[in-house]
Amino acid sequence: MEGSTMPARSIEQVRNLSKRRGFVFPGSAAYGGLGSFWDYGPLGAELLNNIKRAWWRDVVYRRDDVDGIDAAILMSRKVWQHSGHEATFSDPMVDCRNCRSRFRADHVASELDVARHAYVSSVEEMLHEVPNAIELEGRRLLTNRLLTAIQTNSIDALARIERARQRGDGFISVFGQLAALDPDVLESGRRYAEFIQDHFEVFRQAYFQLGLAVCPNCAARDWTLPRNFNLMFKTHVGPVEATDAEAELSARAYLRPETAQGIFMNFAHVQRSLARKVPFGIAQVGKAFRNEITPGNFIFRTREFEQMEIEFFIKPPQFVREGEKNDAQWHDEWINQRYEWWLGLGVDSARLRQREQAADELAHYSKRTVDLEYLFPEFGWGEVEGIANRTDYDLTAHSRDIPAEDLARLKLEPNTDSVEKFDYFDPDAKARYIPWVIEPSAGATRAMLAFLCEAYHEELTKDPPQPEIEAIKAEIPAVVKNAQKKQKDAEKETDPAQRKHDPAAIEAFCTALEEAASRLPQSLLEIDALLTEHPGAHNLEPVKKLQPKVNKLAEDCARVVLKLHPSLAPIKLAVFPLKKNKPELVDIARRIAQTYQPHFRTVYDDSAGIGRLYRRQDEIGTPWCVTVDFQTLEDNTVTVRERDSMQQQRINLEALRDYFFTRIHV
RNA sequence: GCGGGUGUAGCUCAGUGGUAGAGCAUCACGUUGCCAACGUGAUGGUCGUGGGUUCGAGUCCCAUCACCCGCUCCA
Repeated sequence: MEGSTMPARSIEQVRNLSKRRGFVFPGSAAYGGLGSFWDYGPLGAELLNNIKRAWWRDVVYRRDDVDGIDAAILMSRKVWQHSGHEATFSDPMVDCRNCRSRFRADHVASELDVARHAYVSSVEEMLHEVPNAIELEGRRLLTNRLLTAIQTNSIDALARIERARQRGDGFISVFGQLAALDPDVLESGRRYAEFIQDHFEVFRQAYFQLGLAVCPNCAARDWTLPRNFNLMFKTHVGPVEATDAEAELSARAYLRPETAQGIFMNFAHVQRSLARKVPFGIAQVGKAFRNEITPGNFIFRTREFEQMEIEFFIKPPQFVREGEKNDAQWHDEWINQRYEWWLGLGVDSARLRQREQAADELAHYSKRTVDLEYLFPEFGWGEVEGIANRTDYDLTAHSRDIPAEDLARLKLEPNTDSVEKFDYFDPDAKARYIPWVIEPSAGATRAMLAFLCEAYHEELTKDPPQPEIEAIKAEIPAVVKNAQKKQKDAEKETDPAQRKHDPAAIEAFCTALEEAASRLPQSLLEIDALLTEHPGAHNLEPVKKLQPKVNKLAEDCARVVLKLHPSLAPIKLAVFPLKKNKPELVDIARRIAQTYQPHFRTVYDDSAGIGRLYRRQDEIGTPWCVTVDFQTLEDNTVTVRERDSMQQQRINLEALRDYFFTRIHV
């Protein structure tokens, strides 16, 4: 069935398959889960390992100028102070949703603004309304709610109360409740000031949430909440929890938000212990942790994830001689090598692009960064790797005794904590310098999602029965007619906000449906997808009738297959007996499986009919299946069935070894 | 956090106040000569959680929790 294959249309499909077949499970599921943490099951662990191994082979083994390390996840707090991670994002920031500018919250709204607003607009007005408006009991009830809201920092509750106030439910006000609680507060401006000070964060959040602040850039009032951008996970070193702030600070540690700093810490160790000469690189694979504000999209963005990073140390531009690569050239080389890696593992170039980061999105340490982006289903292009030119920023930041002009150039403060200077004596240049660094940094877990999406296909495996296809063809004009009627209805409505249906969406639906119908039966899966997933399609009466029929037929005639590159496939080989109740076949099949188990992941299965066994392996991306049948008993050959083409060929048991070892690279 | 949606068997879901169901999956036995076969039987759910209304709640009300989808997060 040429042209009858469909790639993944949604992350949901991939997520379901992952859960069903043991790639990825929700973490802490027995306790209702924990926001966006995932466990990798038997197949997921294999796949992830294979991805990391493929990466390691490509960047460490294949080259002669890169070595690997495995640094500790917990590092001195000083590391994160001097790398900039602790300070950079620790201020409360707000974003204007309208013009997308970001500001420090205290630049947009001074403490005075917030306090004044709280005082003027709420207090003064409310003072007059409260005493008369509330009965004592209601007052107490609301007061308790307010106090709870403040104690738990519940902006939502405060905002609701404030909105109610604005609607004119006069007595339900933030300060009305306060007033009800404590008459003294009403009478004492000083107590007010103290109260606002004590709960300043809550007020500030409400201030932005309620749109009281005006964007300096575009004058809009549509803000995100002020957020403390410290995205590092805090923990403490030592078995005893600190009791006071000072002890907390001295014991505090962070789970690393990136693996890169562990490499920088080991620059000199690796250079000296292996007597490496610049240029050389250090690679590392490991977990990293970020308290993301918005995790989501399955394993695309999670708070615990895995990185594959290289820091490649090179000569600073001023020491580069004629004929040597400069930083820009090294950067390009790495961009190309990394791009090719993804393509080599089966990612289609139509879905992988290099994207130049704009000047205003570059990180503070970066001279130039190119992202590799994969075109995910549903949410579109998403970064899977970033290749940055980090200059000499990092090694300088962790070094003592840096000249003032370098500090100024890199906008760094002198480092009085470090006992090290991460410089390097270059015997060729006969000079001592701090190397520059090119950093290719990929997400291993994110790569897994990309590879799964890329590999996921549904395809027709047999011709659907002709009568059923004819029946579907016959019903499609009715669907189109009905849809067009809705489209006309929608177009009559001049106010777009009042429209029940989107005319453009309906038109697109009809066009796609008619086009696909002309290609039946090949297009059966496309029609199924259109009827099932096109926005609004399920509202059409004829679709309600037709969709279940199409869906059933599609499922009967299709398979799900993961077309994973053999190097990535969790299981390389599955061995079956054609009949499980014939001991002579079972014995041979088991023996074949045992032969290859030590070399690459091989499984034996006889728990279903042969067709189902093939389907199961298709679904998890096993590239080859071997079936032992009665002919095996006669001539020592088995059937080798290839996943993507479903072609099979008979191969002698003696030749099997060569067949696999030339095709599988573990 | 806001808005929208969803929570019933391992999975997909049905069940609009009256004895918790179907299909798939799983397991056992039998059958089965290559692409999701069949028969018989079995396992499996305090209907997310806690209250309330009711003679009676999966169903109605309130609360709560979790997850999913949209609002810049940079692997």
